[in-house]
Order: sequence, then structure tokens, then C-alpha cells
Amino acid sequence: MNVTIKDIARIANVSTATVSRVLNDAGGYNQETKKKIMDVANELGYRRNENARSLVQNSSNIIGVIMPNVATIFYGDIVNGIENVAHEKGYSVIISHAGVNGDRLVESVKLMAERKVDGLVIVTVELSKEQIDLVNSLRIPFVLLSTDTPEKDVPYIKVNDYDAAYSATQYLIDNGHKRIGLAGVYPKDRVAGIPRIEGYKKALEDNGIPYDSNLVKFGDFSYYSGKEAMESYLREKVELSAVFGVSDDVALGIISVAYDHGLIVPDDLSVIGYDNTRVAEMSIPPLTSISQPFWEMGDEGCRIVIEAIQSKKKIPSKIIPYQLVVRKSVKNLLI
Amino acid sequence: MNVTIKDIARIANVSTATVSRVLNDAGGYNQETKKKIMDVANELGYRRNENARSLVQNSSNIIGVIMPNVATIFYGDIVNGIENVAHEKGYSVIISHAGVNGDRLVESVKLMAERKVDGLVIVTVELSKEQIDLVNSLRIPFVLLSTDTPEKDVPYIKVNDYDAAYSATQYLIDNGHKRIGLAGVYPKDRVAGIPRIEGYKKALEDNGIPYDSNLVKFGDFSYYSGKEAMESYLREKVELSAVFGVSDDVALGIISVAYDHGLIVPDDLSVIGYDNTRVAEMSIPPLTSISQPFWEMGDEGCRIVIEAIQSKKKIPSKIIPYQLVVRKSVKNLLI
DNA sequence: CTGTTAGCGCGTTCAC
DNA sequence: GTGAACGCGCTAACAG
Repeated sequence: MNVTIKDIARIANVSTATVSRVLNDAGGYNQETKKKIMDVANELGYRRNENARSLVQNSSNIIGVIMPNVATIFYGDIVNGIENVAHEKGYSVIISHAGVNGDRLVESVKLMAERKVDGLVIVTVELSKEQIDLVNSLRIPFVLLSTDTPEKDVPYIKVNDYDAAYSATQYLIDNGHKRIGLAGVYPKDRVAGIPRIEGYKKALEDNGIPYDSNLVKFGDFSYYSGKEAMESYLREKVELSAVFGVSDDVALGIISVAYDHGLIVPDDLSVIGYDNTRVAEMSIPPLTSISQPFWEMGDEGCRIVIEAIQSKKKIPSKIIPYQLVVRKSVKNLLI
Repeated sequence: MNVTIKDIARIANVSTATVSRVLNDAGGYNQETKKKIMDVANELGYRRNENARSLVQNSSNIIGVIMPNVATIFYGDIVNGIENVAHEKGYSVIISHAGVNGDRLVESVKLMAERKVDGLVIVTVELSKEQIDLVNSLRIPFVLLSTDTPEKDVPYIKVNDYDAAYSATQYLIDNGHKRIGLAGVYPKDRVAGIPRIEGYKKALEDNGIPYDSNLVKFGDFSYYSGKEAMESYLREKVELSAVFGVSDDVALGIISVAYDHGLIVPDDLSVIGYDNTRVAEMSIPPLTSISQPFWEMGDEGCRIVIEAIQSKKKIPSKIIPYQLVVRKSVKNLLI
């Protein structure tokens, strides 16, 4: 059996109440007794039991993280950001996967409830109204990361996909491109699909470039949908000088197929990606990409949840800045 | 306040003991009372308090995961594998980062102790003897993943780096290469450094190829050390036809610099990687690589720890098979 | 088959 | 400044 405050109390000839006070820096005790207690505690190698603590305080000092269990490349950074802040603030983090289509989400939320987590960070999972209600029923602060919801009063942290897609497209236009493809996007995705399509369209429109549906290839944000898109462009002999891949994976798929057909990026085809994952800088050529600050999202999301736990204040939604990271995959046609 | 078994007991006109029995399928109760209790529980939206449960059972149904917080690409998969099994077996998983050089490890272990985790999975962190002792003092099953230790009786799961490096080198030799570089390896790394160097050397030796230290470029397994290595080969005009990068990142760094100097992979230079991370298949050309089965490591590691928790048996170390995944970055000089 | 009782380890009154 | 007593929510032991 482990050593408890009872043991310390017995050996130090004090009551458990005093031990508890000392151990929690609660004040109201003699410095001598404090020293005595600390000595005994150290000698015995005392470790407090967080479960007992959680029970009596009806809170656990745990932040729950729920994320999809598709092995997408950037969750690691988000989790790193979250864990870092949690640790800094004295919280532990417990993770649960929500399944491929969020099918395990309800279970995850219930699990978090049973563990009495003090706050919740939900990553990239789209929530239905019922699911939002479920989360709300826990009555703990939570935030959505890199996703949002049509429901009111649900705080989220993400970049503005519409603006980001607009910027990416505008950048290509600024470099003299007029026939610009959009590839790999899932048109029913309310969060990462529709806004990017709309941003792309608007940028074209604002620059007087007609929209051509032949230039838009749907997909699922994956490397393979990038390959398919490019093969489709080639097969259909679609005339274009640049492609906006809706993810870095898509962009790499495009580059790969282009390469197979003897097309040099960026000389024969310019490509821009989205996410700025680690593969972007390792791509050949290094990929110009829209940066989503994953680490910062995790950091900020966790930070804001912990603040809400401690202050009981409502969490505001937050749009965080994306960045256009220019590398070498886009050619300037104007020079 | 949340609803507890007391509430259920009161409303259903039974004792808390009976409620507990029903809720835990402990048997020994009337089907009618069971139904009554279940009905009340559902109506009230009862969720059990795992903290209280953990307290009385002196175990938490939590698996602790400790890993370095460098954002290396494959931890995601390991964690996915772990979480998947944990969930399947009714465990939760709590994660803690051990810091860059494992400097936060002691703290992580203590945290796990306070949370009364039932088992521990330690990923890629090298442990000193004192640290092993600390972990052992928790008296819970644990396993090391993708790393090992010189200490006795410490179970680990990893591939055999020596054999894997031997295979990679042999593969290059089988394809007619004789001047083979080794790049990006950290020669003081007991786990991933020395064995790979030795495996490389032995393969050369077994094939009667003299070892040439000019062909070996040290580094830290990163993309940048791959770049540096290749620049170094070029600067020193080292004659070679193939390079074994000790990680996929290193291999990509090599390819990148080769490309910058107009060298085509694999026509002018063959490259083989290690890890078979997601970037390998997305590389241009697709990278031939040694596959470390990360997901399976997580799966197996978690599974074995949970078994040990339940059976009290000792955990055996395990070498799991690597695989040579052939893609298109190595040229056969013999045809 | 069910209820009573005790206690897990801890924090927190309320006395003294 | 310190201790006794209680209760957090739950399971386990023993009665009945």
C-alpha cells in the first residue's frame, strides 16, 4: 500500500488536517511543524492521491482532448501545444479518439464526464446539434479547434478558411496566373470545403477572371485525391498554369503526377498548398503553402479553457491569423 | 451537483449497494429491481464517478503514455495504436511529455503515480538507471517502445535496428552499389545510432566492400542533417552511387540537395530511407524505406501492458519485424 | 436477493 | 496553531 497523509500524521505526531494544510500551502501552521511534516513526507516518499483529491474537490485538474483518429499529420502539434500549456498550469491531459466520422464521439464525451475532466478541447471534429447539447450538459468549459459549428455560443479557434483561400488564389494571380485550378476539396465540408471554394471563387471574381468548373477537382484532401485531380487535368487537357491544392497532401499529389508526366514545378506548373505541414518544406521543390498554426492553436485552446475553468467566464471564439509561407513552388509569370 | 448512486437508491427505494451491484453487473439481484434501477438511472442521466471508483479500487483504469515532446512525425501513429487498444479494453489514456532530453521525465512519472495509472507506456525516451528505478518503484507494468535500455528486466518493443540497417545496406549492394554513404546518424545514440552504423558496416564487410569513413556523415536524424550530409559529399567530391539516410527526413534532405545540384534520384544517386513515415510515399521519387510499424508498436505495447495488469505476469521484450518497402528511389546498376 | 456498515485518501468545517 | 469529525461517491464485507 502507498503512503498516505495518515502515515505522515502518525509519524510526525500531528493530525491529518495539519498534514493536509502543509501539503497544500494552506497557511495557518507553525514553521516547525511544517518542516517536520515535510521531512517525514520526503522520507516516506509521499505522493498524493489525485483520485481522492478529485473526489473531495469534485474536479480533477484534467483537460480532456477529443480528436478524430485518422492519422493526419498535424494532430501531433496540436496535442503538443495543448500538453505544454496544461503541464505549465498543473493540469494533466487525457485523450480520446472520436472515431473516423465522429462515431465514437458520444462515447468519448461520456468518458470525459466520468473522469470529471475540468475542461474539454475538441479537435477538428464536427459536432451535430445533439452532440453540442451533450457537451454542454457537462457544464464545463470547452473549445473547438480548427473547426466550428453553426450553433450559437459554441466557442472555436480556427483560421478563416475563406480569407486564406482567397489569399492563396490572389497570390497566384499576383504572380500572373489566370488559369488556376482548385484541387482535392470536398464540396460538402462546411468547415474546410465550402469556405475555401468560395474564397477561391471570390478572388477570381475580384480580378475579373471567369470561373471555370473544369478547373475545380473535388476530393478528400488526401495525397491520392491530389494525384487524381492532376491526372484528370491531364486527361481532359485542361489548360492551366497553377493549382491551389486544398492541403499540402493534395499539393504533393499534384506535384507527383506532374513529375511523372515530365512537368517541372514550378516552371511548367505552379502549385500552392494549405496547412504548411512538415512535408511542405521537405517537398521538391519546397512548397509554398498557407500556414495553419497548429501548435499555437493547441496552446491557445488549452490556455483559454483553463482560464475559463478558473474564472468561470465565457470563452470567446477566436480567428487566428494564417500566413502565406512562400517557398519555391510558384513561378512568377510577370518577369 | 451530479446525480449519484445515492439519488438513484433513494428514488428507486433500494440501497446504494444494490444500485452498485446492478450498475456493475455484479449479479445477485432480482431482474425487476434491476429494471427499476436502470430506468431511474437512465432517467436521471446518471454517469458514474470514475474518481470515486478509482479511489476505492485503488486503480484507475488509466494507461499512462510518456513521450518526448519533439514534434516527430510518427508519434501520432503510436498514440493512435495505444488509444485504440486502450479504448477497446475499457481503459483511458493520459499523456505526458518528457521534455526534449527527457528532462521532464521524472516529473511525468510522478504525475502518473499521482493519477494512479495502472500501466505505463514509455515512447522513445531513453532511461537512466535511476529513472528505471523510479518507474519500477511504481510497481505497475510498463513497456518501452522503440527504444531499449542496458538495464536487465526492462521490457521493450522495437525493431532490430542493426538488422534493419544491414538489410537496407544489403539491398543497395544487391542493386549493384559499392560506394554507399551513410548519412544523418548520431554516433552516440545507443538505440538508433550505433546499431545502424554497425549494421551498415557489417553488410559492407560481408560483401567484401571496404569501409570508408568519408562516406559516413553524422547528424541528428533531421531533414537538415540530410541536407548537410549531401552538401558535404558534394563539397568533398566524395564518389558514391547511393546513400542510406538513417531516417526518411534525412533521405529527403539528401534528395533535396541532390535536386538543387541537378542530380536526379535515382538515376544519378540512389537513396534509401528509414521509418517509412508518410512522407516516404509522397516523396519524389517515392522513397524506398525501412518500415517501422508504429501503429502496431502502440497497439502491441498497450495490449501487452494491459495483459500484464490483469494477469500480473511479467512482460517479455519483443523484437517486431521491420519491412523493406521498395519504391522508386534506388536504381539497379546491374541491368 | 438485499440492506447495513465500513472505509478508500483527502480536504474542510468547527471547535478548542 | 492544531485536532476531531465528517463527507466526497463508490465498492466490499458481512448480515439477514
